[in-house]
Amino acid sequence: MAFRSEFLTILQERGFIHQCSEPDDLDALLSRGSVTAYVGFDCTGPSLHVGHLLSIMMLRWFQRCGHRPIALMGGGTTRVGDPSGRDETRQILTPETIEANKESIRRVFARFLTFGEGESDAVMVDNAEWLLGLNYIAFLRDVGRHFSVNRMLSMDSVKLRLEREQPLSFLEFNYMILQAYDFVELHRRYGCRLQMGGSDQWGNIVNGIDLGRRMDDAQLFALTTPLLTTAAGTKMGKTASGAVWLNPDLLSPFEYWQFWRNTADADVGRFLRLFTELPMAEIARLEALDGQEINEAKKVLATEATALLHGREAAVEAAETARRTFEEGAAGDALPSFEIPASELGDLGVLSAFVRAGLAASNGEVRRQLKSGAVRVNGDVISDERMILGAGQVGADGTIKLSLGRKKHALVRVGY
RNA sequence: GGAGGGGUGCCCGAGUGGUUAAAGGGGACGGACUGUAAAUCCGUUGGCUUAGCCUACGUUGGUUCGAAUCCAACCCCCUCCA
Repeated sequence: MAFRSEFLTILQERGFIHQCSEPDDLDALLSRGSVTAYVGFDCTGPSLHVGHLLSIMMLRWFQRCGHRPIALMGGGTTRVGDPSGRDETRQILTPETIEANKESIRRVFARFLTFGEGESDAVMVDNAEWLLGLNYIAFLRDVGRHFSVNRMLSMDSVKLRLEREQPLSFLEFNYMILQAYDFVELHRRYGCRLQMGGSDQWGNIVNGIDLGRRMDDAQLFALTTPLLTTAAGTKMGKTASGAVWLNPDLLSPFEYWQFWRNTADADVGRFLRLFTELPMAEIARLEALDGQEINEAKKVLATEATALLHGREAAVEAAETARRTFEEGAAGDALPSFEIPASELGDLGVLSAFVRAGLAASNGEVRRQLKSGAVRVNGDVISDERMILGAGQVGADGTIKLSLGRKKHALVRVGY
């Protein structure tokens, strides 16, 4: 369908929309003037990851279209744990961990949104604010009576667990009620009309819409993004070392750049639309590149996506490091590295060097990789696991380059 | 509270006294081929000071020359009953 509002038009042409409740009404609302919308982020980890990026990009577009985005931190709901899409009970996190995660997560939003007091300035709130102080009986009477257990049992998040005979605690069972209540609370406090999120949040969001109608006679809206999978059908967002974190202390800009650079051919166009702000015409040109030429498009994707998160300068540096490392066979400054004092030269074995560089988890792993010819120092394949790194290996720039396989590289920096 | 079923390596899952660091599959990693892609083929997949040693099949004890496999207690999960 064709939308009139700028926001929905952009989201649609870029492929953000999976499901949308009452799209005509929402379109009309968005065309009429400034609207407030929110996305909730749970504080289950020390950083958000690429899986959250779709939602963050939506908030960014929302703001760019003149609306007011709310980033809701789940300081309260994380204490309960969202069972959506999970086969197993979430580990119960301590309030201290949740607080620490929240502080660590919130910084990333400043990269994507403009916060402040103005009309379309972004707002960050924490649902701990209204959830922690709830009175149980009062809440049950005011909110709980609007929920039918019969219907709750039919929600995917619950049904999935029951069908697979996996445990679902009463604690988790309450999650959807709390999230529904969040929506109502944000409507009351900020006039928030729209909640966005991943497709797994559809049920939770719709519960909020129903609750809003029942409690406040309000018309609220839901909009979800598709679940991101790679062309190969796997869930997106893994690197060799784990999740693709957004926080730079967990994943360096270079590694982030590399993640995007390694996108499968078939995903390039889709990712350019979702994760960059390049004009559609430019994207169309890039994704039409054939064969080997599509690597140019991947570099653009990597640099643009990295620039959004880490800034243009870090993105360009990452691109340059990749160019030097992969196209010249040399090494770039932004490679992962660790430092040793010069006195340690002649003492450091290959095995432990690779472990310290984070290229392998254990000496045993390096040994195995060594046998398959994957271990190289300064580009030369190593076959002796007893090899010691000495002054002879240190290049003119005071570094030794370690490589595991074709793609993983790190530097040992020798201090003096 | 009662009855029955179950808890194995990153995940799924076989194994019911010894040749089991534990079949098979998935995933992951590496190699070949390439374009830092996909597909395909091959290999690897507990740790260490590696001809050896240590740790591991929910937990703790026990039987035994020897246990993931037998026994006891405990913890957790599922199903049905009350």
